[in-house]
Amino acid sequence: MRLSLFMTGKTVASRVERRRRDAVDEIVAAAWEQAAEQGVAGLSLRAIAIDLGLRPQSLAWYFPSRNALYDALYARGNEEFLARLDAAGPLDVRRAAHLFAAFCLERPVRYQLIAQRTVPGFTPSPASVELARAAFARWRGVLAAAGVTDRDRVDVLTALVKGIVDQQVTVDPAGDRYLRHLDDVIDMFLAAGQRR
Amino acid sequence: MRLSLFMTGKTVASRVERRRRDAVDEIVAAAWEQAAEQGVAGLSLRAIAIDLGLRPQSLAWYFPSRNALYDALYARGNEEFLARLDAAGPLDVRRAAHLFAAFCLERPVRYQLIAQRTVPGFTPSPASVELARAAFARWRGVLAAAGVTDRDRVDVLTALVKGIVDQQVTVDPAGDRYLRHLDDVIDMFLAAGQRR
DNA sequence: GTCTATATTTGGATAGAC
DNA sequence: GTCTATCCAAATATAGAC
Repeated sequence: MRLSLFMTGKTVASRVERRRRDAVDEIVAAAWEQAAEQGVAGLSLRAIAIDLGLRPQSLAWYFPSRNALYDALYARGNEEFLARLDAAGPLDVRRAAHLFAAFCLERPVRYQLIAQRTVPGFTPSPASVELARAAFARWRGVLAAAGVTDRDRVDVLTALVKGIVDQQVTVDPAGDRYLRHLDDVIDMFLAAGQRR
Repeated sequence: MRLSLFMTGKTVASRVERRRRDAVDEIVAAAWEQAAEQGVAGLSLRAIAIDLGLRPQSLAWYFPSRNALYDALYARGNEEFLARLDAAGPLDVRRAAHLFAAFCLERPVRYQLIAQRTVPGFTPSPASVELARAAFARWRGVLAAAGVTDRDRVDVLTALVKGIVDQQVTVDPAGDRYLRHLDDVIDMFLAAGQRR
């Protein structure tokens, strides 16, 4: 019996792991939902717990503090964006920028958390920062393929794209008032680079 | 005596008004200070009151709710920006953009409140919205003088400037990593417009 | 205008039973 | 893992004295 217990150990462990992962998924989903209603900075562990039919103290077993939850949201946001970049196949600057824009507009609060960094006491953990770094490295790779390698030029193009996205999210989250000029802006920037 | 009372009525009233205005000024200053430490969304009337040596209930005489205070901050932020535009004399696009950038960088939380609209339940009052509208009209006037009158072109140039400012505030609030490209971006945009 | 006093609500933390 | 049961601190609101 010892042996059988040992053999099934791994399966049991991963089953536990899976359950836990599912629970965390549920919590994260509820958190995004609540953030959409009350703003990123207004997240309440208590409210999320009640939303899920849990006692607040039970939710603390998964996330002992608000910042722990923020870190999970931050990490998963970056993971998700990376996954989409990877799933999208070969990317040029335009497509990558539109992918970023769609990603941000889909969940404005996620944009605020990840790109705006507007949450008071929150600083992402090193592991989460690493994910953000990886996503940005991916973006830099796309730019490099278009001949934009200089750090200054990367900064400018990044800022221009972010400006369009930011205005779109802030001023007209349901429309395309700014987004429809995204390609023009990118083309203008790339053309200006070639004229030198 | 009736007459004298009537005659001094206005003076008395304005003295009261002045006192009140001074008190509100103090509160607003303390609010900006606290917002800088704890984030815009984290403002606490209670903490501000204690900061000023008041009981929270006394501060409520001036601002009965957080949103009332936010509205004052929002309104005064826009007033201040308008005042600077007016004080700056004749403005071209570059100077107006730099003035905006300096204004935002000087107080990142003010930028978040006014331009980022990141505070959960807050919607500015009609009077405050009018101030924001006036400031933007002033900016549009500067753009018009440079030949940028088309709504689409105004939107794009506004988004580009905001993109530079946003990245500067978010990523490098103490430096000039993005800001130093502001003129180049404006020139690029204006030059691209002329080539059509 | 500013205070005391009190009530309510909310968010988060801890101890320990099952 | 989730619960009951407390506890504490913070935020807001109201009534009424001076």
